[in-house]
Amino acid sequence: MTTDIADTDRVDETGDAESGLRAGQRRVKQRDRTTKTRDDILLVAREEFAANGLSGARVDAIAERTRTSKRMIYYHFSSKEGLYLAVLEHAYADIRKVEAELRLADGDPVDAMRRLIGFTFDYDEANPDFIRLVTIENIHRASHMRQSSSLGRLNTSIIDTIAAILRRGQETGVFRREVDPIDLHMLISSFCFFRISNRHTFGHIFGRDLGEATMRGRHRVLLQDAVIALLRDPHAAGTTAREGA
Amino acid sequence: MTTDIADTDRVDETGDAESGLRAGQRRVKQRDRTTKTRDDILLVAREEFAANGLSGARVDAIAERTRTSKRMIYYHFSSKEGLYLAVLEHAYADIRKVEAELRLADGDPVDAMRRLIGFTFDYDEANPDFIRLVTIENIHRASHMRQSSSLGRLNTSIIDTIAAILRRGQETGVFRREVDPIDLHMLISSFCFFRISNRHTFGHIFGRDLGEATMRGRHRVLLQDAVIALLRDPHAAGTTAREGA
DNA sequence: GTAAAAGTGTACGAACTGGTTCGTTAAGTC
DNA sequence: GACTTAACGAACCAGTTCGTACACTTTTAC
Repeated sequence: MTTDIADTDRVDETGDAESGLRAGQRRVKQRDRTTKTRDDILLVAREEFAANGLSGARVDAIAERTRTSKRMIYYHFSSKEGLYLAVLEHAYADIRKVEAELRLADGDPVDAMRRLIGFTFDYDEANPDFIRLVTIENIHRASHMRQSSSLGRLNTSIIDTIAAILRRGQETGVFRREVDPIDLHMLISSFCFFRISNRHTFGHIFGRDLGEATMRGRHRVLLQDAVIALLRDPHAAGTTAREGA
Repeated sequence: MTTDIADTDRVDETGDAESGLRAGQRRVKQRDRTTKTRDDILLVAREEFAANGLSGARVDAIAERTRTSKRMIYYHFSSKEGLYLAVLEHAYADIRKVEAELRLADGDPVDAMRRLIGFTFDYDEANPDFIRLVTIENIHRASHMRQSSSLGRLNTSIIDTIAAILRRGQETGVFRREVDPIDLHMLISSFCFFRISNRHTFGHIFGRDLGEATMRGRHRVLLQDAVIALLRDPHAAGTTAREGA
């Protein structure tokens, strides 16, 4: 069920030398058309799944909004779950690509860390559908994700970036605290993610519109400051006070 | 559709003086039985909804695991959504109750803040079903919550607690930074919530079992330290570095 | 040119699911 | 004891949903 995604630009791989150029061109054209059909379905499906969840999504509804028919969905993706998985893989492939393009190797470590946090914050803000898909997959205990080969654990580029910044900060002496990079990534992600994922309940209960621009800016800085303060903190880990509870 | 929850112990309210004692006792007994039936359904329903979401949950499945029948579900809760809403109200009522019981008025502000964070952390850890329900309600854009009168915005007891601790810390001089209490609550909640809600995807991608005890302890302290560091931070808000991105 | 393979549309069906109908039992009231 | 009302059970119904059978066209391969 591993669907090859995001290979729109990869034009040729099966040796075309044997056949004539014309045939090759035609083949490419056909392939492009197929890819377009698939991408079209994928795009609509992402919206539908993000909006309604796996069981809430309707295959007929997806088909209707597509330029093709339900038959094609099953032709290309075999089943509703197959389609869902393809959507999920697609979404993760995107964020991985963007994360890998982050270039924060040089410059002030504090500044680099702020930028990294800002990036995560902005990405989540700009991609609520991704947030929802991840949320939905968690409802299903990541069971589909586990079935996927493309969603293995090759996702560590952002962790490497964080680790590099931390190392540099420690060498410079600005970061006096040692923190596990994955833990830190979680601290950052959780806040960015939560703002989007829990926007509705949190907003309702506390009477706030988390989409508002001023709040967005304030929260962005808040997270940046919190992380930087943590990393700078002269107080050693957890030794400040013994907790009674 | 406002279902009276958590009134198991409230025994009498409709004037019983007119009827005999025996009749009254019998009535109470009957009421108790009804309450038990409702609570039984509610308990099973919470698990089912938490496990499968609103559309994923099956009314028949709930009925089967209950000591009563599907007929009773519709008798007591009118509809699937009615039941779902009752479950949600029940869950929120619980956390509100527990939050209201927090007594952190006196003692060292730093210590109080650590305890408060520890409390939130532990609550989320102990109540994954609550986390899942909130997640699910967010998938639905809090549309059910909005229909509920009992889920209005009277939920601020924890915010008051946070505000009180902050004030005291500022008076003492340990907290040099002014932070909006709701923002701070969000910062704390997000991390605690994320650890549970995104346990599966995050765990899979980074190859970590977030349920592990050592990690739990480490994360608990990490969050506490981060918040304290933020509040202590001598650097003024967001003035540390101008961000290019 | 022709055979195989890939792609596509329509219509349909089997299974499921939320919700109801009808009838029964038990409890409370006079 | 007659009557009213709440609590309950089993079977059932109508609408929906995923998935497919069948028939057809287009593309590719040689």
